Amino acid sequence: MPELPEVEVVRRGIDRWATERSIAAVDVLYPRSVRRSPGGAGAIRAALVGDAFRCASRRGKYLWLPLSIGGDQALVVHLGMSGQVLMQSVDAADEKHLRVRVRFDDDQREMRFVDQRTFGGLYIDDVIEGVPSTIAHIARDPLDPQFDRDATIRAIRRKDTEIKRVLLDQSVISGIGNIYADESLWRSKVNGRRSSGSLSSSKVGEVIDQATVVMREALAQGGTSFDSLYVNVNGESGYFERSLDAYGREGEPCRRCGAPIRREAFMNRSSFRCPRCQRSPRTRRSPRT
DNA sequence: CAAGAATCCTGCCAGC
DNA sequence: TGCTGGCAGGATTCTT
Repeated sequence: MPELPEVEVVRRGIDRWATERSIAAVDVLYPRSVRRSPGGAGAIRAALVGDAFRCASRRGKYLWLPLSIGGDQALVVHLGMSGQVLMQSVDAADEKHLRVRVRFDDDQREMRFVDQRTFGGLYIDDVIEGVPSTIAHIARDPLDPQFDRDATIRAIRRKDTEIKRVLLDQSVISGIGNIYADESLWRSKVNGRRSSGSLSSSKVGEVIDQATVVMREALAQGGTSFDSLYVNVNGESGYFERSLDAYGREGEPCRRCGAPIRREAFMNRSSFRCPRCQRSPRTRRSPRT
């Protein structure tokens, strides 16, 4: 489940291993994986072959690879739920869920997009003012140097809904998914069902800061494994088993107070929280009369 | 216009 | 043993 840290590890891998190399061929093995690309597989091939990726950029969970010659276009990569980018030897057997292959003229390692659940995909997009047009609505993420913390606090508090929903709203703050949302709420001792407008500015700031810290920590660990395992540019940060305090810990003791972590249904998925450190809101927002 | 629900997708696993 | 239903969830699309 790639969120910002995992996607950033992938970005670094692509930036290091797949840029400034002339593209020889593009094989789309599964059309659904390029469904967002205008013109489909043929258009992707036409845009990429003979060109090269200049670098790898990221905003939130989106990656894009600007082209060297077709300078106002980029290949956008979204990993979805299960997407991976692998740098593999051209001789390596196809992965079971290999969707797209990019070969280079130098015949060195090829770039492969592997995706079991096919929520992710690749597509060509126009870059406008430095950002692909389809991700212009995605807010800056907390690791972006131009991230505006105060403006984000205001945007969060303006929303009339539960704080966890807002954390997952990529148009307000990007990069956070279900796992890091639960982790930052646990760290800041906020129940995700609290209404965002009812939280003080400083409390919202604390949630943002904890989200930033937890994602930085995950990235630090993922980045380490990336250096030695560059072949596996796969978004596995190795962070999960060791360091999560809330997510996936149903019934296990809270590391702060010992109360058993509780799991609840939320937005068609699961939320994990400490029932003592993250008390339920006293008053539920009353429905409009 | 905004909030929230429905939707897509496949492997895995618990339960029968 | 083999089937079935539930579960995992990011982001778009649809509905209210």
